[in-house]
Amino acid sequence: MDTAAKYNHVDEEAESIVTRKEVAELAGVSEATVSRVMSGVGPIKAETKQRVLEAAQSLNYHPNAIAQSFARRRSGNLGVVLPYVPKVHIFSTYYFSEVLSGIGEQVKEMGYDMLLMFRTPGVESDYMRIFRSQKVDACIILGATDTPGERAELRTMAEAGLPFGLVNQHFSGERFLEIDADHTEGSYSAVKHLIARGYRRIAFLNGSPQYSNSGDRLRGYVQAMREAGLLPGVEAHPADAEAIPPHWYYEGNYSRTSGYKAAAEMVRNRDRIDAVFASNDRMAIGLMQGLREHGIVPGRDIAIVGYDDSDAARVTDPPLTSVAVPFYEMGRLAAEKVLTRAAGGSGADEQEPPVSMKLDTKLVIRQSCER
Amino acid sequence: MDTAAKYNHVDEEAESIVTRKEVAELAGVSEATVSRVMSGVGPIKAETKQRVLEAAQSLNYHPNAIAQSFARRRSGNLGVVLPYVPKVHIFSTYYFSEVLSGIGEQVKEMGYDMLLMFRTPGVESDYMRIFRSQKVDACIILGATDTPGERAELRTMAEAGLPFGLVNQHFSGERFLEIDADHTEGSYSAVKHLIARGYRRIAFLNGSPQYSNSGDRLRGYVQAMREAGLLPGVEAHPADAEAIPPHWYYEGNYSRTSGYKAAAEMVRNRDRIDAVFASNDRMAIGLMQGLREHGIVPGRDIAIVGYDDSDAARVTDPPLTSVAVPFYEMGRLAAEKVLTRAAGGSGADEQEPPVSMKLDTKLVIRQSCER
DNA sequence: TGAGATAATGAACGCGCGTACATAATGGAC
DNA sequence: GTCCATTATGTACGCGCGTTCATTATCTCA
Repeated sequence: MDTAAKYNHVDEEAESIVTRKEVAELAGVSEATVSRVMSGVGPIKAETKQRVLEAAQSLNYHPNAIAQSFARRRSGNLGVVLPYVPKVHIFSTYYFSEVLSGIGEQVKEMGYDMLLMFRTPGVESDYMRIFRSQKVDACIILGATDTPGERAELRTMAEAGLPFGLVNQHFSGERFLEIDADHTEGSYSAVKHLIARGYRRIAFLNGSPQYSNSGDRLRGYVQAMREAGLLPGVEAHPADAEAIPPHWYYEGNYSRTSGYKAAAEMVRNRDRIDAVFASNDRMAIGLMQGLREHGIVPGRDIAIVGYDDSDAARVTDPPLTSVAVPFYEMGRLAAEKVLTRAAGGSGADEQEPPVSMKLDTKLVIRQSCER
Repeated sequence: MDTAAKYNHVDEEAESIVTRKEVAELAGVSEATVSRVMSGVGPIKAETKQRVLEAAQSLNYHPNAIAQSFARRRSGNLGVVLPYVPKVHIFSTYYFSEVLSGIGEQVKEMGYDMLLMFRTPGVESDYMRIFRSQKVDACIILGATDTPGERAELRTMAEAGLPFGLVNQHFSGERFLEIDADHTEGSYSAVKHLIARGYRRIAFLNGSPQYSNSGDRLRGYVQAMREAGLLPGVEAHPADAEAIPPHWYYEGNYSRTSGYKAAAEMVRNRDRIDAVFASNDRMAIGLMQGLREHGIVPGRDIAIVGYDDSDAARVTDPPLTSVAVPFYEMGRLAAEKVLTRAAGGSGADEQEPPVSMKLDTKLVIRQSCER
């Protein structure tokens, strides 16, 4: 006997969970019929349907989503794995918020919900558990890094045919579902623009190297500089990184603070720099603030180009030339691909292999490099 | 017979779902014992525990989260209801992204996941369904508006004792769990500051009136103006809104565009305005752009104060004086309160009534109102 | 050594739903 | 009116787990 049911009957009245059984009784049909009416499956006499719907309404019946998920072995959730970055308000970064907006849009359109999961810092094998636990039907991983551990784990998942996708990064040599942007091309065009504007002594402020797009941007920068004869050719220094003299290469972690700090270093090489290409707008903005404090006025004394074309680029002083990345669209696309894949059967066979896409970027010219 | 199982046996090897039954067999114990080991319930002999864990590991067993939720009738999810604003990249707005960051932090700490749910535009009775469907144990509602329909629905939920909370808004006369900021005080101090700086002809650019905080800010503005004798006293015009002459009152919808448009209107009353208090930074920024295009330089020709102290306020030209709101903390607090409430039993009885809190804001002075 | 207490395990059931299969009602052709 | 093909509904089971209750192994203290 359920004693809780006895003594809590006040609650029972207020919010007791109505099940299809009660609806069936009230409507004078079987539970199966209620089920069919609610999910619109199979042929139902119009009058029966009507009775059931009325009964459901009058009892305020709503199918238990968990039980449904359980029975049909589909959660109806798209998992989005976010890196756990304590202290950083992750949604407030342009990249994440745009990607999430795109995912959110697509997810809603396809009738799913969006389950956000923050990675646990120390734990390595996190991804597989997400699928094994069945809380999501598919998942999108943001901010994965290219470490041996993560790479191995992703590969395991790919081999198991699990529907997952990566946004804004790619793992060379793997066949993952990746929606990336062409950051090499984007960086190339940014640096080309500076060169076309007459700048020659162009420094590069890159972000954390564990992200694939940092490497991409490095490649674009070096390529443009080499083509202009501003860096030694491939023969001399095959490796891109080594081709850059230290007074032109700086590294931050994509935070504004790191850009601010880079300014102090650049000041020491002031006479060898007349332009900077920064790997994202936040660093560019920090850099501009830092330079200004050293009496170097961005746009006048030094040209700056950012990356991402975030909202902030529009309101800085001077407005920041930047490279627009279709993050929103990338999120949308990733969600679509991965959910389609999830719906198309769990097996890896007779599935087309996951595609890897690279969307175009676009240079947006403003006043930060117009002297 | 399951033909799929026959022909997909490659997948079956790779990702067949391992259940506790198989673990039990391998470990030579009952399913109940496996269950107890996995969830750490009840006394277990160390050796047995060891055997079970090894078996689980070797089979790569992970309890099915959906089944767990189903059995223990708890989803482990905190629902976050977002307004559906097509075209607007909702995560990219400072308010939402900060609140979400705060919720995310707390949710992780308390071992929950975060289920994002976008409201369906036309549908009214959305909230109740969320609970009835059992997909979430508690929920936080963002961007609710004070319409009769929503108010009624929220009241129904409150009466049912459902654990939900509102962030950054309050419904006067109701006893909901609300985590708000003191926007009246924040606005009051912003306008006071302008007055202290010597400005007298202070216009107010408010946001959409269906949000409670729009009303709050209106109140703060009027109060400060009245105290300085810049608006007629309460005797003359009891209602706050009516006390303001039209050339001082403008209304946008919190978007940058609406701020930009307001600039055009203000220009017509140019000679009667020397400062503007805007209800958020986005509008303030749009306003600044618009004014500039009319040859009015913000900070020099006209003083501007924004609201939210978003990242953008730091990088505008001139940097924007603004009112800082602890959105992150509000999100964290709301999640904590609502989850605690959810864990404390489902009944409405013997629960302390939901609290309504108002956190402090803080004026951050920059150069946009220092002539 | 034995009895009672306690620790450890197993057996069995139900959570609410989807659905395969069995069955009953209905319709149409003759 | 009969027979078969649909259509409409009911019956029964299982999804994987938590959990209660019954049972058995182990320990404690006399």
